[in-house]
Amino acid sequence: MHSWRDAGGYRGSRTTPGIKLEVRMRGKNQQTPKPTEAELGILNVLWERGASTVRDIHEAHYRDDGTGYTTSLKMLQIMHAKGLVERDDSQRAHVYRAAISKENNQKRFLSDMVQRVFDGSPSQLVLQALGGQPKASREELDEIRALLDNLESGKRP
Amino acid sequence: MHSWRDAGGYRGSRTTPGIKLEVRMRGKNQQTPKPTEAELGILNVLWERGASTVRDIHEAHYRDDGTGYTTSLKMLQIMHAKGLVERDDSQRAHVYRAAISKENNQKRFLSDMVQRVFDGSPSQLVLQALGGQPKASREELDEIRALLDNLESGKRP
DNA sequence: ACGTGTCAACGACATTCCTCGTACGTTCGA
DNA sequence: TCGAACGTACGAGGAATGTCGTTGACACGT
Repeated sequence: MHSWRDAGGYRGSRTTPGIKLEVRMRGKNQQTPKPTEAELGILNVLWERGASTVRDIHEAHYRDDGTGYTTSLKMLQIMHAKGLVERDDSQRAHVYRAAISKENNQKRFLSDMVQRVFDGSPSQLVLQALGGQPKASREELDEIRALLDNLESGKRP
Repeated sequence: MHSWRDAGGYRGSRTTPGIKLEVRMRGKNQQTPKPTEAELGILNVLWERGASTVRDIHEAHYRDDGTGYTTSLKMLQIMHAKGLVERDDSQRAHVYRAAISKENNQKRFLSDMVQRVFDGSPSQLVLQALGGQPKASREELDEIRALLDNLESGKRP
């Protein structure tokens, strides 16, 4: 049995380019790296469809782009090396699934953006988001209001 | 007189790598490209300090990093070519200023993230943001609530 | 048994991003 | 006046990303 194993050889990201870090990620104290654009696209497929083969992912996501199958395969392999996905290679067609939750990923991106674009102020982000283009519906506004109430009342644990 | 001019030679971004686009950006109908990480850092300095020389920006932002001065200079030159900053070269030490507003940039990043990470649902983003780590203060919550009221009452003028 | 199709695994390559070294001009003070 | 300090311009180059071609293994139907 060797299903859903995890790869190991990843050299780190480009956040501090010049410094040849030999840091091995996934060393039990390191977070999984932030997904890139293309990786995010694949993760979205995985979160929506659940565990899938490379073929499935390719059909679902690169339908019209004209992107080759080997590109999808390579992406999945890289993501596996980074720890972004896990793999069941017990069958000939390997089956991949997301190794990180959608919610965690959202939190990750959110805090990153709050830090770099909104001076570390999440409420500033909320204000901007509520005034943005895809208008929130009445129900969604109510939901937000409810969360606001919860936050204020349950202030102290 | 030739102050605050705009450069012109930028070939486009890496969203569709294989296709050798020869698109000239900044052609009156094209948006300015999304700033990269390092560019965002510099823009933050510009938004905070206002128009500044390369030296000022370098001192303010790359204080301890050990990053060289020419790196800062090159970044500014690239950003100028992209149209992210404007330049006054009437003096020996060129003076740069942001060519895009902080708010617009926030909107840009926000809508990008809503699209790729939150399935196009801004309220989902807001919910996640309000539950996030840097807790919003009482005043900020009230401010958000006020905006919510405004959104519901005065629909669209 | 054999050909056809599918699949994983590389390696190679173009592009972008960020970094720096070098060259060369200007300015200013000793 | 002359050299040190400062400024821009430019190209090189390493790293990360995303793309694809090729290769070899495997399965399956006829």
